[in-house]
Amino acid sequence: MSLTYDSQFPATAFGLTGHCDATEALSRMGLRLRIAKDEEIYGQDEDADLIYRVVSGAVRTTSLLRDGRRQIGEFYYAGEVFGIEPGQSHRFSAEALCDCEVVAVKASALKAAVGEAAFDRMVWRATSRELDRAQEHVLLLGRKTASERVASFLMDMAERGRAEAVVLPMGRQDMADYLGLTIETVSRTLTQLQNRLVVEFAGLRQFRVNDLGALSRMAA
Amino acid sequence: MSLTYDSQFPATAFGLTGHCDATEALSRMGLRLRIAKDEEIYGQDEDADLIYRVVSGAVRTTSLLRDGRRQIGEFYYAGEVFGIEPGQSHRFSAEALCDCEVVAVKASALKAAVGEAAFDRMVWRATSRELDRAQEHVLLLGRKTASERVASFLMDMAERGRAEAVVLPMGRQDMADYLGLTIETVSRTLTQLQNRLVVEFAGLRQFRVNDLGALSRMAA
DNA sequence: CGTTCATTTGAAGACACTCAACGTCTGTGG
DNA sequence: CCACAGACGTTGAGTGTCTTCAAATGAACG
Repeated sequence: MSLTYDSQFPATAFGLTGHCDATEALSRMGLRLRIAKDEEIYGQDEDADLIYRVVSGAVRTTSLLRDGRRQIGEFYYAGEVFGIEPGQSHRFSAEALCDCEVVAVKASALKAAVGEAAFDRMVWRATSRELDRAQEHVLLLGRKTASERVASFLMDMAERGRAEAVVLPMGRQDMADYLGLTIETVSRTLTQLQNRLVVEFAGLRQFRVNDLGALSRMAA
Repeated sequence: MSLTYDSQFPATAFGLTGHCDATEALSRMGLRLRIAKDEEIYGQDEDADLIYRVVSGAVRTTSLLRDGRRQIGEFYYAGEVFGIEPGQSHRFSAEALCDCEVVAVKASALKAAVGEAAFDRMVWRATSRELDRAQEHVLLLGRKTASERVASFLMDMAERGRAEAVVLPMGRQDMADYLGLTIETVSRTLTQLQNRLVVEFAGLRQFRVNDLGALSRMAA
């Protein structure tokens, strides 16, 4: 039996269910979809009439420059809501980071079901977190060095689960596109962190933090 | 008579007033404050009980790393609302970009005055724009080169006013801290853009776009 | 009209990127 | 179960872009 991403972060962990009536209703009412790794959930500029929630696995939102350069906006993990947009259409596209399950429901249907107040609360919560993360991301991309970015990222991942070993649901390329680096720089930085005994990898996608203080200090 | 930032972008331009009852009420009810250049309006981690609107001049929000590296989150111009936070406290600090006037009102007072619905609408509008900009900012910082960043920035500024000449309310250091670059790189890039006749500066803070197509293409 | 601050320019260096080769993991079919 | 293929990740060498440090120039203000 191998440790997978899902076994580590079930949707019910972290108290993410039950906080919000509308979120619960979303999971109950929503259509359950199985999405294969790298399959698109919605595209950039498509109409944003559906609201999604990750049941298992993880999702990324991405934005492309005309010449193909890619930036990942955020990762979404089990229990999290995504796809809510302030505007009419999706500003990013969303794809499955690994094989995963999501539930989707029409915004209008959800609103009708739980009432405007509960619906608005959910939208507000989701948007707030979105903004929070985006602003933190701006600081990371604007002013942190490569090692600081990678360290920050590992800290975030480690904080998500209190587990001994943290499992990364994404590959190196996704990390790079999230951190505004190349895959080679990410790889080299991870190697350094291991050599300095700050973290320890068991396989490509599983690591343990050996020196939380050092990692935290490196995150700047 | 010299062209100043304020004469170019009065608060009533762009239809920014009247769109929203609560925004209008904010300006009517709010305490009018005069803020000197570089003076702090609120600090990072302070309680966010006031909501602000720029009357004249411009404002920046900034975030600092422990060692002093600075990232500017956003610039706010005449007519725009700022200081609304999803959480309890301010995630960034806010300072006057130049001598400016703002109005400030207690969130609770504004809510009582205009009703919850109108208040929520305003909060939602402000937060949406905030998120939009932050996501665009992430793409810029994560994947654009120095010239692309500067070109993007000048495009944004040019789009704000249809005026012949665009006036920048901020200095080079603020541009650099917004774009995730150094002041020297910004300066060199601006010089290049002038040499290629894409833009033309008249003084340090006033420019005209000569070749909008080229500028747009450079913005990536 | 000089002082001060902001911006520009120059030269040298560092950090991250590119290109290329090598290693390792995973899944598939023999 | 092993061999193989293909994808993914690591490592190395060289390059380029942006930064750093330093000096000169230019603008703003009393």
